[in-house]
Amino acid sequence: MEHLGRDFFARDTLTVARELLAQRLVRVLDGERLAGRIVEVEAYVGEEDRACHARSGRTERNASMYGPPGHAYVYFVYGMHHCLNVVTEREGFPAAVLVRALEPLEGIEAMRSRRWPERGHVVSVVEGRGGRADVELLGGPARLCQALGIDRRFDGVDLCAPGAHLFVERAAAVPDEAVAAGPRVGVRGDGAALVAPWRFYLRDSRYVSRS
DNA sequence: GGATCGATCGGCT
DNA sequence: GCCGATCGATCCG
Repeated sequence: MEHLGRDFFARDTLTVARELLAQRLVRVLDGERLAGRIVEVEAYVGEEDRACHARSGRTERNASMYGPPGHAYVYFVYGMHHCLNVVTEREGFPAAVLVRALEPLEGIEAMRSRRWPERGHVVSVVEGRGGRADVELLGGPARLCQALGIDRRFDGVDLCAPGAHLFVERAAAVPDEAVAAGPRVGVRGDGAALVAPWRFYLRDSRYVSRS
């Protein structure tokens, strides 16, 4: 399978976000492939975007967003969660796409045991039986990072490098009718960028983090 | 199903 | 000090 290369990411962030939908995010962990289909993303674009981490300029934390496209920007929030972004546009311009949800495809048992070390092996969608539903496995930016073993060590890592342990594989594109857009999750305020429909998701996927 | 709240800590106003 | 691109538990209806 073809890995998405630098040219894919070195474009307008909204375009990259839209086109990342349906592509396959792959993490190689302990020699095993963990993978999911990207079903939900959000674009964060430049210092003028008041929801973007670069809104107050460059800092040590957001430095990766100012770096070259095709690299990861991984940050730590709420004292316990990590979130994964893919850096876009040209070096020097801070922009990225947040990966918000995946449909589980490969390495599901390994991902389950990372998310639920106690009873992760119990596969059940029935409430009260100790099992967890697959929609909870990768449905959320922090959830998918936990399942894939992604933390700050991946901040700044090149997803386009040969032998990368985290990358995106090309899959068949989806038609525009399959894509929905709306305001970004957790973004509040009345600025133009704050209400912009920069969240993209597959309309019919049951794996998006919120319907 | 929806609202609310606690956890937990790094970053920056 | 304050708050966050979140999650999961709990309470209510």
